[in-house]
Amino acid sequence: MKKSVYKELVAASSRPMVLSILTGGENYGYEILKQVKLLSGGEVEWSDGMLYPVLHRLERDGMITGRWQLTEEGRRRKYYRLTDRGKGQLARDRAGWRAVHGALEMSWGGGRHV
Amino acid sequence: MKKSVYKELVAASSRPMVLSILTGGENYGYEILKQVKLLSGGEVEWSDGMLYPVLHRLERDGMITGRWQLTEEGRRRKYYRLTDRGKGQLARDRAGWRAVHGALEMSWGGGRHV
DNA sequence: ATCACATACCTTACATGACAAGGTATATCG
DNA sequence: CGATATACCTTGTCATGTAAGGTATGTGAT
Repeated sequence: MKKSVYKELVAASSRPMVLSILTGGENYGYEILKQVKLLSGGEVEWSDGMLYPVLHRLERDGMITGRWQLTEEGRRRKYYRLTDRGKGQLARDRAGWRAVHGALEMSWGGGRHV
Repeated sequence: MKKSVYKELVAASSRPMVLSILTGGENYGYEILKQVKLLSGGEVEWSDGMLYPVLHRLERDGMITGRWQLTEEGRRRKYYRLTDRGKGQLARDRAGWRAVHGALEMSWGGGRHV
């Protein structure tokens, strides 16, 4: 198992990551979990018990909208789409992330690269 | 006021940031607060009510050690120093951060730079 | 003297959010 | 028929930032 990513890091990245993935078009929970693993080269693995509440909060707050869809195989999926509000949130999250990332790189790079 | 950095981001960055700042030598809380602001170009500002508990936890967990010191002006300061354990934690935190950062850049860069 | 401000530390009540663990249900493959 | 993958959900527990409060000293202005 991996486990290099501590939970605070998951909490900090979940919203921007989900919103960002949805800029690529409609998507659903189970697939998002696999996307995250893919995007990180297998280094980041989310639990579903963490993702679904995230999706519900984002929908509650108007960042995304969901619709149920039945596949041909008979499975139900809830597809989510990014809203304009969600796009704004993503931009703010990205700015915040980069501010902190820059400070961190500064601190552990000693002012230069590492 | 700033407020571009949401609290989950603060939670994710506080430990690596503090440990990293302490690689530059002994330091104390109030000064660390100013360091963080400096390193981020003024974009990140921590509250002292958040930092002091972080320092206490890090000391409790053996990541840092503290000692009280009186300045010539008559102020008391608690100086902290990084331990070997803390160095190991910093290395793991940095690895985790970079894994997540890489995934985020991938997701919002669309596979390329931005 | 007194007031404001910076320095320097600390704590508590509250809300939030991941984790672990449990659950439901269907399709596929051996 | 059992195991695995797909696909969703919820609850109890613990950790952590925020807001707000506190104590105390030194300095500079009025």
